Amino acid sequence: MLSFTEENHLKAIFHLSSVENQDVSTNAIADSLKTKAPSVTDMLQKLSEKELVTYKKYQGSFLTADGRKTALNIIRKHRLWEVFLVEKLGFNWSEVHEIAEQLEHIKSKKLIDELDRFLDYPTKDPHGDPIPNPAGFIKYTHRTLLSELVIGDKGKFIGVKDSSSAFLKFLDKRKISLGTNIEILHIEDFDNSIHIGLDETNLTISIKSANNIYVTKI
Amino acid sequence: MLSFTEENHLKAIFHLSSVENQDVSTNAIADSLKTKAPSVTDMLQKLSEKELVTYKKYQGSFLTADGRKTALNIIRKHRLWEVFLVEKLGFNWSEVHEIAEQLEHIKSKKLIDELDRFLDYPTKDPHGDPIPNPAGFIKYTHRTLLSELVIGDKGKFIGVKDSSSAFLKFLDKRKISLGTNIEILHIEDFDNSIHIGLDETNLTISIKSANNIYVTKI
DNA sequence: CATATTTTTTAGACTAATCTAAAAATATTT
DNA sequence: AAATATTTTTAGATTAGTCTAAAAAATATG
Repeated sequence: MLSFTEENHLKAIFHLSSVENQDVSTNAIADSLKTKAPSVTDMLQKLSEKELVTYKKYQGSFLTADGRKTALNIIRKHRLWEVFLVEKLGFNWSEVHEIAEQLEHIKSKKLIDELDRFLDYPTKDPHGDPIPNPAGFIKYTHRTLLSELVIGDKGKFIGVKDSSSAFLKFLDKRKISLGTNIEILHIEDFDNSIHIGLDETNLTISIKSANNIYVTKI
Repeated sequence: MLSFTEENHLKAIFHLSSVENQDVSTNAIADSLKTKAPSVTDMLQKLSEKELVTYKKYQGSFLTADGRKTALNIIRKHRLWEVFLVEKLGFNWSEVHEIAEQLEHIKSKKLIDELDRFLDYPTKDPHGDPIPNPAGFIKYTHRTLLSELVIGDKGKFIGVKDSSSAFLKFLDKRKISLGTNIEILHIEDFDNSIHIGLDETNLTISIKSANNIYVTKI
């Protein structure tokens, strides 16, 4: 039985290593978990002992097959609870992360299987992220950053990179939600801000925002 | 912010003191939480420091108004989650306690308020126990133990005293569920076992079982 | 009511998770 | 490639929660 802390480390390593598919540094984990490097070193030694991560001193760490499966199960729980909170309890997508951070640690296979059924086997969480299946398989869909499109391109908004509450509220205010169609109308030379067309309105967003928005080209 | 352990102690004191409305002994708490007396002593000193319990050495402990409200809030969460598990996820009443023991510690007022609404403001959990309201008010309904009825009495099954999984399964097997009408047909002299009539069948149960069944006389 | 039993607390140790400070290893830069 | 900077680990301390063994207090008993 893993502690919350152990589970959080596995999750952090999973997320960090999925960006670049290689060893994750101790400091990166510490930053991501808002803890300090020595705490992470201790935990890596422990998780390595349990054969959930590979770890060589000063070389960073990586999930074993077992560790990866465990991490994906936690992520599965997190995302299913997020769907529950939004779909059934009426939460806004900007409010669910913190609560799901707690709920993801509840231990009961049956609970999650039944929740999955109750939610009718969703494949995406409220931020557009894929939900791993019970076996730990995760299906990624091809995505492009809005910032990579050029003038005239059209895309459908399918997810966010950084799902911080502030950014989600920013999107709410501009009536941009999953499924919204976005067309690149113009890109400003001097600050790279992007003039976009939505279904009903046009507006301008910064390059930083565009870097957080995933679309599929249509 | 209270730890799980602190919350569990408050809950244990609440349950133990609600039997006899007086100070709860250190050993009683230790037994109930499957821990040892010295651990409880430490915790009582800590909770006393936080003014959640009154505690005098060797004199046992009791909840303060604050402690009682906190305990009732945890019990509220526990029971609402139990309703969710049974009503929405299709769990049997004998399976929900352990999972609710985990879920009751999730911290989010809004989560519980929305869950309450989603469940349509239930007043009883799946075992017939009352659900405290958000203010920490709990409405007890008058109950009689089945073992206190005499021959000819009729009662409606409204709750269990000991809601252990084994006893709940015992009731399932005999098709006794909340709302079932029970009539006392005969009481055996030599072992006090009770012959009862249900809507469709008759059967005999031990005095020990009858001591775990709450009814309202009808 | 003095003695025996039980209950409770204290003392002291252990584990898990955390931290700071210092040492060691690795990486970068001139 | 030597010096410098950064990263990571080790060492050692702290807090929360747990335990066993022993001491102290309260309760029960003959």
